[in-house]
Amino acid sequence: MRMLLIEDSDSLAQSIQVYFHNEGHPLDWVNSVEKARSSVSLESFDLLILDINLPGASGFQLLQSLRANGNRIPVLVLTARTEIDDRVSALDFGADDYLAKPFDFRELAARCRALYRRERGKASNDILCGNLVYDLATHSAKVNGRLLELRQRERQLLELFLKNLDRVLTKDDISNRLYDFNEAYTPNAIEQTLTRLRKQLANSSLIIKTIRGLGYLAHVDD
Amino acid sequence: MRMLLIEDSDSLAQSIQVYFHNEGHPLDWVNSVEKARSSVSLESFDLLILDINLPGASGFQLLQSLRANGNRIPVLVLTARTEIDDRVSALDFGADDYLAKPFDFRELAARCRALYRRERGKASNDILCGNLVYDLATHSAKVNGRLLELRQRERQLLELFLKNLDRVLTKDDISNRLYDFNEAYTPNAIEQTLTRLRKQLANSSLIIKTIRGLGYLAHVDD
DNA sequence: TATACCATGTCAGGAAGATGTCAGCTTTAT
DNA sequence: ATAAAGCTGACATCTTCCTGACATGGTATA
Repeated sequence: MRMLLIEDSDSLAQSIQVYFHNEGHPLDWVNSVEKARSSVSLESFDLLILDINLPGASGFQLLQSLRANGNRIPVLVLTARTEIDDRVSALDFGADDYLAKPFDFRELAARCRALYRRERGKASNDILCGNLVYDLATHSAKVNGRLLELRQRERQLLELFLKNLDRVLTKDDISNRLYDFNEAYTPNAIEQTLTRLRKQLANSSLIIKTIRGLGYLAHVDD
Repeated sequence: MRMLLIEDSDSLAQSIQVYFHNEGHPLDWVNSVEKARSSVSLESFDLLILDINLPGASGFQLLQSLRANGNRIPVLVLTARTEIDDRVSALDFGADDYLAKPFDFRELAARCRALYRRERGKASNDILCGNLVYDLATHSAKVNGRLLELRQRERQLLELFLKNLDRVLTKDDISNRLYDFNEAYTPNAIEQTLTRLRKQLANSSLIIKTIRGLGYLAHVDD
C-alpha cells in the first residue's frame, strides 16, 4: 500500500510517518497542494491522506481538481475543524472518508486499510490457517474462535511463522527477528519459546515442524 | 429522507420548500409549534428544521419537550439572532445543529444531509454490555440501572473500550485517543485511570483484561 | 481574593507475570 | 549404540503492571 500524506504540520506529519512505518507501511509526505499535485502526477499512490487546512491552495481545491480530471484515487480527508459542513463538503467534493483532528492513529490506520481494501476488493487483513485466524491489526490469534493467550515472545514467533509458511526458518533467522543485536541469549531461549507456542497451538491446524540441524517450518495441516 | 420545517415566515418557508423539492427531498411545512407537535406525534420524520423565533410558544419549548419525552429525532435549529448564547442554548436544549439567518440554502441542505447520514450511521444511542448500559448521547453509564459517577478520563477510556470490544488496544492506541500529540504524560497515567475505571466497573459484566506487553482488551463476561 | 475541593498525573513499592538459563531427558541420524 | 540436536520442567531474574499516597493545577465558593 503506497500512501501520500499532504499535511503542513511537520510534527504531526512526522508522527504519522513514524507510526505507519512501524506498521509496515511506508508513507510519503508533502506539505503543500502544489507538491502534492506533482507527486500525484509523477508517481502512483494507492491512497491520499489530505489535510484540508493547508497554506495556499486549500485541500478542497486539490480534491476537486483530481476528481474533475477523472482521478478516482481513494482520498481520506483530515480536518481540524469540527463543523459539519466541512465534512459535508469533503464528502460532496469526492473524498472517500474523513477524520476530524485530533484522532487516534490506530483509527487512521484502520480507515486507510479499509479504503485500500475496498479498492482492492479484499476481504480482510486476517491471516487464515485452517482453524487458526491471526489478526494483524490487533495481533491476536484465535483457534476455532477462541482467543489464544499468547505472550509477547510467542506472538512474535507465531507472526514470523505465519509470514513464512512452508518456508524453513533457521534459528538465526528467528533470533534476528526476535532479538536486538546486543541482546544476549542462548539458542535454547528460542526452543523454550517454541515449546510454549506449540502448547498454545495444541489443537490448531498450524504445525511447526522441526527440521533437524536446519531450523523450523510452519505449515497447515489438513 | 422525510423532513419537517417549522417556520412562521411564509416566504422563507416556501423558498426552502421549493429548493428542497428541486433537490429531490420533499419537505413538509408547518408554521407553529402547536401544529408541529401534532405533526410529529402523528407522522414519522427523519429530521426537523426548527425556527426558534416563532409566535406563541418558542421553538426552544418544543425542542425541550421533545427531548424530555425521549424523542431523539435530529433537529436543526434556525435562528435569526446571531448571539452566541442562542446557539449555545440550542445545543444545550438538545439541537443537533444550528444555522443563523440569513443562510445559504446549499449550506442548509448540506447540514441536513450530514445530520441524516450521521443518524443512519448509528444503529442506536446505547451500547449494551450485559448489565452495563452506555448512552452515547449523554455519555453516561449505568450498571444495573445505577448511574456510575465517572470522571472525564474514565468516561473517555470506557467509551474507547466499548467501541472496541473484543479488540486489543495498545497503550499507544489509548494515549493517542485520550491525549493530544504534544501532551506530556507517563504511561502510568493510563494505568492509573484504568485502575479507577475498573473500580467503577467492579460489579458490571464488562471486563477489562490486561494483555501483558501488548495492551488491554475489553469483553463482556457471561 | 483566599479557600477548599476535585480531577488527574506522578512516584514508589510491591505483586504478578513473562522469559531466559540450566539440567536432565528424549529423539534422530548414522 | 552413540553422539548430537532438540525438548521441557524447574527455577531465577527481570519486566510489566497495579495501586496507595501524594503533588499539582484548575474550578467553584465564600
